[in-house]
Amino acid sequence: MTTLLKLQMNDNLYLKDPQDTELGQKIVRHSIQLIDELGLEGFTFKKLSVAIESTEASIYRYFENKHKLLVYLITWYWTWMEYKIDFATNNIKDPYQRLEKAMKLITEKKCYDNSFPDVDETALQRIVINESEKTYLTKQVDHDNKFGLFKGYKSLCGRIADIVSEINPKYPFSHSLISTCLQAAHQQVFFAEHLPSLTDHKDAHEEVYSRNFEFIHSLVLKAIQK
Amino acid sequence: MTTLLKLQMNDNLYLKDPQDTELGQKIVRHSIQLIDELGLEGFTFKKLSVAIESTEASIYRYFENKHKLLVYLITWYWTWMEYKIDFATNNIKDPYQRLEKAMKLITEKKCYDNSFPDVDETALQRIVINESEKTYLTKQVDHDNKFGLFKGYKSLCGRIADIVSEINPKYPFSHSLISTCLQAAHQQVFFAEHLPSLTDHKDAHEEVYSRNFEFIHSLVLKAIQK
DNA sequence: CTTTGCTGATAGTATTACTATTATTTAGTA
DNA sequence: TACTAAATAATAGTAATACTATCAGCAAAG
Repeated sequence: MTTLLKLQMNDNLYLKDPQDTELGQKIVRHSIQLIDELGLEGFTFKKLSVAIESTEASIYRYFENKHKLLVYLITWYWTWMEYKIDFATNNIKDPYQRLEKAMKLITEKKCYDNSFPDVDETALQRIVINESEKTYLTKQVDHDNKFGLFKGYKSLCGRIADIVSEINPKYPFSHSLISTCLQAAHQQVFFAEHLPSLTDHKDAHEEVYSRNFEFIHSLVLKAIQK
Repeated sequence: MTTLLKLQMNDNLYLKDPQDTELGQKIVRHSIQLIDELGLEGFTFKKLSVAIESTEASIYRYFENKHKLLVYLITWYWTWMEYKIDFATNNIKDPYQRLEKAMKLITEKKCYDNSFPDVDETALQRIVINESEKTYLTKQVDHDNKFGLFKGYKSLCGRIADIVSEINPKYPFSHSLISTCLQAAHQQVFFAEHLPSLTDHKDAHEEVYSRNFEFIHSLVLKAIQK
């Protein structure tokens, strides 16, 4: 038996909290499935409305547009990751161990988390890999940022950067280092599948994730060496 | 007086080589300016046709669609970078020096290159920063890759990874390391401007680029240390 | 028992990303 | 100089997208 949890999200991500109603939960569930399947470009509110057996107008009551819905899903993922890291490093004193744990959680392949029955974390991780950059690579990034839409990602990055600073307070690039690693954590998986000559991880055997952990963990450790 | 050059690009990037005609050159020139100004999402062939005082139909004779045009521009940039690195490291023996030179060229702020009068490299670098990931983060990535659309980027990455292997043949992640750095080279500039808490480089004083060089260069050197 | 809010149903609009057709201009060649 | 071929301009049209607006039915809350 598992505790059901609800992650607290920034209000500006939605017009009406989808976690509060059945329709909202259906929107979340099916949008994850459809974006994973069709890609963000192929995904439309029309198709989603068919999938949830409702109407476009109803979806627009929850999310202003497709972009906000994407940001919502990606933010959910990063908030979930930060929660997992908090949980897992809670009672560990040694910052090296905490850093290792965090890197492991970031790079590992996700599987279904019973605490959140509406979210298929496996599919969501694929969406993060394929679509997450599109949340901020837009002309409205400053506007969105002003409304706190990227707080989840920034908070996670800051959290891990703090561990880095604890290990080596003199290292001047803790935030750059961690944002680079967060990026590499999914980018390398994408490359392994689609553009293999840009990576050294081989797509076969599911060992991409563990090799990627090794790559990123050693990169960080060497970078911050005193 | 400067030598005028023409970079050889993969045929599959265009329907008709824009470098061959005046209209084609206008398309390139104005699309760089417009994508820079409006962002890829706001950019349309309609707007471009107005800018070049021609028609949508004419543009479609050069580029199959907006995505291909973007890939063309981004590929031009990476091909240009590889050419610059070749040129600058041509007669350097020491691989450490060659690596440093390459990293410097990758991270520096670009300015207008007289050899290519049609291309505003400053604007193009901004496009690379903001839009380059969108070239491959699509559902058609495998299809595009089969037609060699990403050869420019892969070739550049391989070239630099070779220098890494020359320095330390035992380092197992040369391609991952370099693709991560190429990414960080523009991502960190984007963060400095728009999401400053994800970086340690401060936007002021134009020193973002030199700090970023330091960050990336030291990251690579430490990673591949024997 | 009434109000409020949510949802569904329906309709409509401007824009986008194309495709197709034909006329006109330009350039190269006999 | 005339002829031919290619490139471009002009125009029109289409299906889909990303919304917005209106209204009616229904359920829960006061």
